[in-house]
Amino acid sequence: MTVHKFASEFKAVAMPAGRRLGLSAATPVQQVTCLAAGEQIYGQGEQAKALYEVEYGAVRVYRLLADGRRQIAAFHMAGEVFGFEADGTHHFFAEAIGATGVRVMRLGASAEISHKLLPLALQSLVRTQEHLLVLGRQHAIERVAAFLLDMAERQGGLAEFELPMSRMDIADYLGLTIETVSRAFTRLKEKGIVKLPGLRSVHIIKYQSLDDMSA
Amino acid sequence: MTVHKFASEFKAVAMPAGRRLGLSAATPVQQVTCLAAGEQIYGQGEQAKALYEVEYGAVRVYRLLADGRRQIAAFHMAGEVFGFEADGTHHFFAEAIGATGVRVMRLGASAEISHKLLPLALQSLVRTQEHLLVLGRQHAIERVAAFLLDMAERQGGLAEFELPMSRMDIADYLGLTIETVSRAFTRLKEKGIVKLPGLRSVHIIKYQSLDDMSA
DNA sequence: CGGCTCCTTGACAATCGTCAAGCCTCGTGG
DNA sequence: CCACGAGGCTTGACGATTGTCAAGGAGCCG
Repeated sequence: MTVHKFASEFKAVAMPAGRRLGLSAATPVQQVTCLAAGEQIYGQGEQAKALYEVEYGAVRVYRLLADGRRQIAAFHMAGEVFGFEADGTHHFFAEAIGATGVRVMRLGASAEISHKLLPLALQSLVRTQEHLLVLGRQHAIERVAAFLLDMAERQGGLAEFELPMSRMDIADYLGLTIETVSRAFTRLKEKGIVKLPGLRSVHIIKYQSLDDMSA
Repeated sequence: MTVHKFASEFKAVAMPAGRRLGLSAATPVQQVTCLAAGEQIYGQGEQAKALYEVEYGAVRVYRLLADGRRQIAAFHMAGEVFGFEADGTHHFFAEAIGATGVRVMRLGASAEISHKLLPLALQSLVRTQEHLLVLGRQHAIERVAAFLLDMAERQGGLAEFELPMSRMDIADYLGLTIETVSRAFTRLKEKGIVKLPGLRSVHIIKYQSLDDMSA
């Protein structure tokens, strides 16, 4: 398996200094931060001090094995909340994929708002469990089909949309290589199930066929 | 891929009728239920009315694809809580693996105790994310190594322990076939990393080697 | 226009799945 | 208590999907 190196320098999140205080207020402090492509939001081993809501753009959450293999556990799109951790420590890396805006929600007394967080955490859990099924029991083309359906749904349900991430991100999300992902795209195109007007743009032609493949 | 059929008849959980009322009390109603091997706890599509804590034995939580492929999302051992759902509907099946005792916790006004549930839900999330890494980026022998370490840890950290589940359960948990799981066990045995005194008993000899393989 | 990165395609190799046979273990019943 | 039978486990041979290596093409930015 090819080993890649990823930008792992932690770039401190630019944030006006004067507004980072008052951390333990009953209402969590909310602070929007703008990130460039590849900028890290948090890293494995860091203390988890906040939750994050994507304002625009997209985020990848991943882990690395010692030899450089990478698994992206989740992509997060506009409106989604991520950064949940069980023991106060991040076990994953989170990075902006492209230019991305993130609302940082610092948690003071988290117990007070846990009834708001539980549904969000559960949604993450369900998504991750669905993803497990894909990684454990689906073939390459089925994984890509499921991925495209998921992306279409999370971008408003339109048949035509842009992928925010590269083929390598998709590969590391689906547990495949970029070559296999590329071949799956080509096969879906050849079958007339999708059109690929640009490298990152997808047009779903036969929604039903995609759905049949992924299930 | 071989297609299996699984006992999917729903056997109602035996429970004294008189104690199923008072669902919305501030303290959740707790009720221990004993299940035989293979008995279903809940099924996909059912309404989620409770959480479950394993008293003894073990539980498998899984999903089926249309063609019968099965992915076990999680095993739950004594002390663990499962049954979290995001939208009030179960998206998975849960079954007792062997003879198993389960504490049923009916949730009334869940908001009141969500601060107790959030950490449990987050633990499930972290476990599931770890599992993702295994399924997405590890080879068969690495998956089995990681599985054995996980089982050892969750049974008290002893070097010698019993597996509650069959090879097929392990295969469906790790996204492999029973043959591949069996071969991985054999290779670990040949390398002197583990001993297998019985079909379901494991003795870890070289803990460090297992750890190196799984990471 | 040049250079770069990302993507695609092809040939080949490796891991894993499939099919098949045989063994072991355990539970049942004589 | 032993024999038998059924299910689960192991092993082998072979094939298929996917990974690896390599080269070439397309799009993008300076």
